[in-house]
Amino acid sequence: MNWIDHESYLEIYPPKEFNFEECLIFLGRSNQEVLHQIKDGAVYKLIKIKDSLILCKIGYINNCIKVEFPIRTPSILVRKKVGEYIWELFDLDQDLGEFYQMASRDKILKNLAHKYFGLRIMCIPDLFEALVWAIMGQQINLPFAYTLKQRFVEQFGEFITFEGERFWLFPSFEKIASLNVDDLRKLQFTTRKAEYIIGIAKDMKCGKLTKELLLQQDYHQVQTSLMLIRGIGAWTADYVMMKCLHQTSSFPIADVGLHNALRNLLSLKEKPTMNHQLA
DNA sequence: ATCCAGGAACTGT
DNA sequence: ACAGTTCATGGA
Repeated sequence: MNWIDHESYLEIYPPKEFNFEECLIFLGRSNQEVLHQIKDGAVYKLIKIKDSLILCKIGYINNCIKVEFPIRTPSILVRKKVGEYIWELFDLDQDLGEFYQMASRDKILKNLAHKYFGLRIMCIPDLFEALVWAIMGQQINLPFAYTLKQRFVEQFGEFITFEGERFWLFPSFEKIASLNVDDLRKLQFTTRKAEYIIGIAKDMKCGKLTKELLLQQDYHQVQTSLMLIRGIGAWTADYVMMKCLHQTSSFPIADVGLHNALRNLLSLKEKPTMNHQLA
């Protein structure tokens, strides 16, 4: 992690393959997002560090990420945690040099890599959030997935108010572990999804499932341990490894969004199938 | 109305 | 192992 603490703000120095604007476009893709807001070229996000709620304004000035604290400046220890969180949020440990070398030789990726240079995977550092968000998104359209997330967060999450706006935190697994299926059915979760999510919350509450344990495992071990959990199939396991566990081998190949992207890119009449051969 | 959506579990062979 | 069915609801 490459950063400087200026007490009232942080400066984080990203690697050279980084484009804040492209990342911001991704973060702003849905106007139903409740876990961050974008204003004046900066991301406003509420973070919880050891029971304290920290509102962060994440901007970009002079080739570095500038993190400010609109409400109050936290202690040095908390600032360090905030810096680590944001480093992880933008996936800045990843060295993309090799990827871009590979992409420049790839017929399909070449133009994309150039067009979106510096866009990184926007991570979901909280394992519970990553798992729940993936499960919410199973087999439904994205706008409805965001609707479910909004209801879930506003029903069970914490918030603070700043300048008349609410900034929300994703609900904790402790809280969700104590719910029953009907609590989530009221928000129009299916019975299955409600069971999956509460089950995962309970696994995390009893310490059976933690990010630390998963981070010690390699790609196949993580995939196996995640898929043992009810509600997690190959797609969800790969999605979570990609968005939360920084597993560069993960690739949700069955993802409908990827299929549609390929169809658009290659001007195919139909979506490519899993065994589609690219000419 | 009909089909699909950032799938997964369940059932039957 | 593998294919077919069910879950459930919003959006186009």
